[in-house]
Amino acid sequence: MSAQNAAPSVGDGGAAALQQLAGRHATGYRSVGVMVYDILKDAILSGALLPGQKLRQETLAELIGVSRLPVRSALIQLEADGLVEFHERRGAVVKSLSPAQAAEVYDIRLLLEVEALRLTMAELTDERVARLRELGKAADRQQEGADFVDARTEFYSELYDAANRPVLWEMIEQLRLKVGRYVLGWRLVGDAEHSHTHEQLIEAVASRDVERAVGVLRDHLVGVREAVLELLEAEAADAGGPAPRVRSPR
Amino acid sequence: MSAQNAAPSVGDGGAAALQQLAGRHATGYRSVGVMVYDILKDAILSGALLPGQKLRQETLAELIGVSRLPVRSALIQLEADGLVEFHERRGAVVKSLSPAQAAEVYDIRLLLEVEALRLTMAELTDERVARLRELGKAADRQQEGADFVDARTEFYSELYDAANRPVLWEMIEQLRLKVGRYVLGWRLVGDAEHSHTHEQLIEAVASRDVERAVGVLRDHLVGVREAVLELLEAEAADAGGPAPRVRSPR
DNA sequence: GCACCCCATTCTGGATCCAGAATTCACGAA
DNA sequence: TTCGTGAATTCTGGATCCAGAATGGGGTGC
Repeated sequence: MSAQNAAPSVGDGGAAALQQLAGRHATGYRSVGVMVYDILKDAILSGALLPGQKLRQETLAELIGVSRLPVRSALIQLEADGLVEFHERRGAVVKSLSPAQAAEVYDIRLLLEVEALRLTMAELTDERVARLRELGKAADRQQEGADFVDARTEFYSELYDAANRPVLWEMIEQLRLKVGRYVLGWRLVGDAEHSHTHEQLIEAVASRDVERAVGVLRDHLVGVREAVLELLEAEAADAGGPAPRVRSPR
Repeated sequence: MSAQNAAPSVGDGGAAALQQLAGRHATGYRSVGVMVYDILKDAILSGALLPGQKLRQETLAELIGVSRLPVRSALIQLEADGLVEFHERRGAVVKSLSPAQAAEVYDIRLLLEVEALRLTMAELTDERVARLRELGKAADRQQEGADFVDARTEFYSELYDAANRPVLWEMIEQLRLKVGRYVLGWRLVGDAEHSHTHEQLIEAVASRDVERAVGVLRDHLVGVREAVLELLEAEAADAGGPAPRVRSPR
């Protein structure tokens, strides 16, 4: 909690929140580069760094307390993840997702996750179901920032891991990352009706009812898709408002 | 170009071929980093750098004629592309694909490309078909190294571009990249029977016959999948031979 | 003779320094 | 008053330098 935490506005660029994240990640890292990567990823997913935000290497380096080099490494990785965007000789900004792109992400996820779920359910064991119940409950407890995304990632990782399709999971994970920041926004404004999705999904899975499980997953994804699109279009509507556009900051 | 082009064996690490590639990419680049990225990508796709090959930054930097820093940037990007693999504090190696992973890639491509093709054919114009004929012919002319992959990438880019699904295309492109190096190997050993795939696909597309086009695409992907798997399993069989393995840690 | 341990070498990862390009601010002219 | 031009500042991208870890070789002990 730094002193100038009073106004986590656009102007401060999420500096205070970023320093907090830096503190939480400070310990036990093999290399500084991956630490910075994790910090920045969390910052974007948690909303501390908003889409369109300019990411000046010098500033980030100072806030985290490292040199510019690992920051550059992390930014390059994040670019590959689709979370930031490089403008040649003009620096990096947090990538924003258009409604159309978000829609695409969910369409593709539908294809891939249904496939993964079917494959998973052919290889499911009782122990895995038990672990899923645990992770599902743990995920429902996590409500803040990047932990929310991480917990759910763990859940789905365990679920789809039964399919033993690492490449498929990698693709799904990439797609989930792209919309991670917006799902968080959806959770904040959304009602709790979707919170039972995990339970429904787990029960369908546990009872080995493939079609029902696929149905729950499909409904869930379609529902989130709608909510995220609504959020994105609302955000696009009041451009110039609290949502910082790609326009000139400074 | 270089004098010691005599023995492009595994021992030389593709140094001569890499220097050639460096020469071809030398001109007109905005930044050194992306140049190095292109060079290394081409080197891996063309087979100048073989899976399992150690990628020492100093050596690569000297061969290309730049400092180690842009090499590092390029390697990080290539890691995100799934073409190289970092071993913490032990450097990078060209990533090798297991038969199972290759099979996965083709399974996912089948899902995504069929979807992309369907979407494309709903939005197809005559001009695009004409351009596809051109690109198809151009692709069939390219037979060497990374150009082979690039030309086909251009073709499929034009094809799926009609669908106007950038994220979907990005995913497909990623998957194609992962198997690019092996497809090349398949082409080298494979017969020419598949060379008519482009024509068949274009004709089906031109006649607006969705199901036939999907059928051609599906057959093509399944066929290539089989061939690549055969190649990979043969390669895995003579491990310890010319193909350097990933070596046990420690 | 073989195996284990220690030391030297090498290479990665990080920090600091430098050059080129872009943005911004200021000044002047229309 | 406003627009255009030019210079200064700032920031990215690249090069060089340094520290720490891993590997390989050599020596020694069993």
